[in-house]
Amino acid sequence: MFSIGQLSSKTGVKIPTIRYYEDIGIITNAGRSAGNQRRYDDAGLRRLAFVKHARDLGLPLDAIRELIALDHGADQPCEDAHRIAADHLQHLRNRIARLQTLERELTRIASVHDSGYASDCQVIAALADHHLCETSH
Amino acid sequence: MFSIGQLSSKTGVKIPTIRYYEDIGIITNAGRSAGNQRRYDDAGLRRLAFVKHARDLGLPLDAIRELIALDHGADQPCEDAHRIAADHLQHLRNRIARLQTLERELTRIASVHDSGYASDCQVIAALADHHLCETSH
DNA sequence: CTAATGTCTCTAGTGGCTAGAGGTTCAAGA
DNA sequence: TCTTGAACCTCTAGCCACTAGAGACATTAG
Repeated sequence: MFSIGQLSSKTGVKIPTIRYYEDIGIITNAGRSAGNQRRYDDAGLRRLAFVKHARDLGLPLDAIRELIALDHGADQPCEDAHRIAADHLQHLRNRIARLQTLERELTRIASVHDSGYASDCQVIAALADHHLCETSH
Repeated sequence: MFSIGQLSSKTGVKIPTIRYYEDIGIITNAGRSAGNQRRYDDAGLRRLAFVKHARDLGLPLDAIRELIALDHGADQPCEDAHRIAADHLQHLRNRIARLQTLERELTRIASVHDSGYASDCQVIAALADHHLCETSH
């Protein structure tokens, strides 16, 4: 049995975040000490570690909730888990692609400055005017 | 002179968002009709278009606020604007790199399913256990 | 037993909007 | 001129995933 602080340092999840997860039902309500402080065991640790890892991978809490529910008895847990992971992967790839477009655009905008223009601020002008963009976004 | 709805369709910024921008001082308070409805001119349009474009590029509103202030009289507006753009570009590149790490990891996790394992759910196991990861994140 | 540290609950704030309620104004057609 | 219906107004509350802070109580090392 360990305290919330110990759980926090074992998992790397901050204390207020652990309490928040309990509030919204992502982790189960912890047992309490005689003085009303939360006490955790290995099962609590494993569950929080699962949540942490999934969050680090960028999964939203709702998806994590689903995965936890699957783990506790669904017909095709693995099918569904795979679907959730694949969905998230798709989101991730879209986001990366979009960010790369912006990166190219912003690189171009930022480089105007270095290329010797002096009169007006080309950086601000480029930010102001979408028509100066080479790609759509 | 045009209404908020017209401004919205010209710029692609939704009406509640325009009002929100006015609230927080990103755009200046609009003039009003006799019946208290907002009325805009070309200057208002240009300013909102600037904000929109910068938001599309992912700049946070605070950075946009700074850029607007620069445009209205700083000593070295272009230097500062360039710094803001370059900072943002750095953020963007970090985020892309991080997302790419996650993408690789998640691809690996999702592919376990396809590779013929059947007994336990390897997808859930991989999500649960950080030690199964090949890279740190 | 004391002092320091840890933990408790509760409220409110973050960014960047979005949704909805309930009321007012505008512009076009009869 | 009147009426209708769309557009507009303000205000409050909600979204996600936390984070910060206040003021009080619990635990633990010495």
